[in-house]
Amino acid sequence: MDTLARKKDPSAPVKRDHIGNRIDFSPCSGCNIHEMALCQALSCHELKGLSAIVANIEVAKGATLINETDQAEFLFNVTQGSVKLYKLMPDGRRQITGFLFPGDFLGIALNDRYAYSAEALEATKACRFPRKEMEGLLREMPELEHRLLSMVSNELVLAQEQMLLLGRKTAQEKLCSFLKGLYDRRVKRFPGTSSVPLPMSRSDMGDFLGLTTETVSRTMTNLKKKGVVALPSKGIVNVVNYELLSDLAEGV
Amino acid sequence: MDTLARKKDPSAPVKRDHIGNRIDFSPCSGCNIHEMALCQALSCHELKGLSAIVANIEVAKGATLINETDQAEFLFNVTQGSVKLYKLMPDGRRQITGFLFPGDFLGIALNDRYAYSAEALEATKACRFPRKEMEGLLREMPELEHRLLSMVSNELVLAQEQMLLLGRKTAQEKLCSFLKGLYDRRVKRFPGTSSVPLPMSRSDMGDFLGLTTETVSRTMTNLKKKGVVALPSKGIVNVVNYELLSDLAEGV
DNA sequence: CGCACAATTGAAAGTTATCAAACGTTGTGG
DNA sequence: CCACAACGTTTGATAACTTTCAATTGTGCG
Repeated sequence: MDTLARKKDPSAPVKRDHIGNRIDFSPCSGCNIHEMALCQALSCHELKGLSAIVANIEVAKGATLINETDQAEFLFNVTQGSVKLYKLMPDGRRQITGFLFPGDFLGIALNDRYAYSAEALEATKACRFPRKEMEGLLREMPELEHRLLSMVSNELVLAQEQMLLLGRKTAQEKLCSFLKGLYDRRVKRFPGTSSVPLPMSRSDMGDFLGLTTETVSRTMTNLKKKGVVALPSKGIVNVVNYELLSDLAEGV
Repeated sequence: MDTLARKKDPSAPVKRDHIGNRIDFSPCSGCNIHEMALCQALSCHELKGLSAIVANIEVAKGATLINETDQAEFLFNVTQGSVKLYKLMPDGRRQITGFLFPGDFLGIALNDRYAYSAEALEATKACRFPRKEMEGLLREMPELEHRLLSMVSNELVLAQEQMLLLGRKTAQEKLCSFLKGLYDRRVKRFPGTSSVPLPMSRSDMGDFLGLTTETVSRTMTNLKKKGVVALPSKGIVNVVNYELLSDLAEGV
């Protein structure tokens, strides 16, 4: 149950931002992912301050949340769905720098410009904070800044692991590391599952792992043959042999 | 002029840490890189608090500052020299995740364990802060935490750029991006120079760029032939054609 | 001066990319 | 409800960039 579902008046006008995403301004008190989000560290009172500046937005599949070159106006916290972050080269080559799921935030900027673009992989919801007003709140709420630091540090550690993957791992190791990562995250939130949603395309996976679509596809087929994973239906992976998956991920 | 040079009594006992690095406990007031360091944002009074917990350490070329698996006891701020950060795979493959110069910090941890190893590329000096006591100071000095957040965010942006490099650029583009990055940094600190020190080995460069030593060497030779750079002596690059270097870095 | 190590250069091999085609899936419209 | 178009995925054959293996040259240090 998310904040949007608590709207009482269905006739309330639907607001949209400049690129057509739905926006709702409502409090955070019913947030489904509060304990994993930016606001996790806040007291009730502080939460009220934060919810005064937050907007809940809905983003359709394939819609853009932010654009690499844009002025960095907002910080986002994904509450539902999934998002891909990516950078583009002049000739169109693309590197996906991360896939985001509920609890993750986006909107890191350098010199008030976003460092990457972001696009929804599926119907997605997010909290949106204006960076400017956020700055003020950060000064009032050291806990919030502390939490943000811890989240960014975490991101940095993941980024460094991804560098190892991109620079030194083989195609098979890359795929296994990727699937293991998705699986571990999934199990953390929903213990006991072996089934993992795969909301991104093969091409997205390739652009995340520094491979082509074809190599991703071929390698997935191999992993299937080896009994590491199964693909019961499009957009779902089952981890059949986690032990093996982990070993292959590290090249053991 | 660094803090160590202000020691008045040469007969004072030299302290060393568990792996033999020299340690000196002295205040920060004469710091040569204060404006680019962690403590940049602090007032005189706050600086005093920080300098109470800081130690100045000297690390010999090739010596280890931190070990990936170690308990994360300290945060460091490089004041002189240079450092490489790296991660290792079980079979010895290595990914260098960053080269650090005066002003840069290291010591990011996940679950109180360092996320990477760090080794001095040359004779290096650094401020060392105990993380534990730092935590307390962070609570007292929101400015310090703010500064830390800004530095970590900056690191994250660089890491994402490096992912693009590792995942999508050719050997030549990688080398050019790397040299351009070093050059830009150098010029920022010492305007008007075209000469850039290269304290790392070809093998280090390879492990940073996801290439082998041989490919780095070959590509450097090509860039020399093309008149992009010159190698007047070991450990020095001259940027001859910056425009071209920039274009080649982006694959234009 | 000579040894040890780093860097360069060469030839051959290999992993992954590129080009191409077939196959599946999804969604739309007749 | 089916047909078909559009798009994503898989599979195949070939090519290319980078790696690997090997030898030579260069540099720093005892």
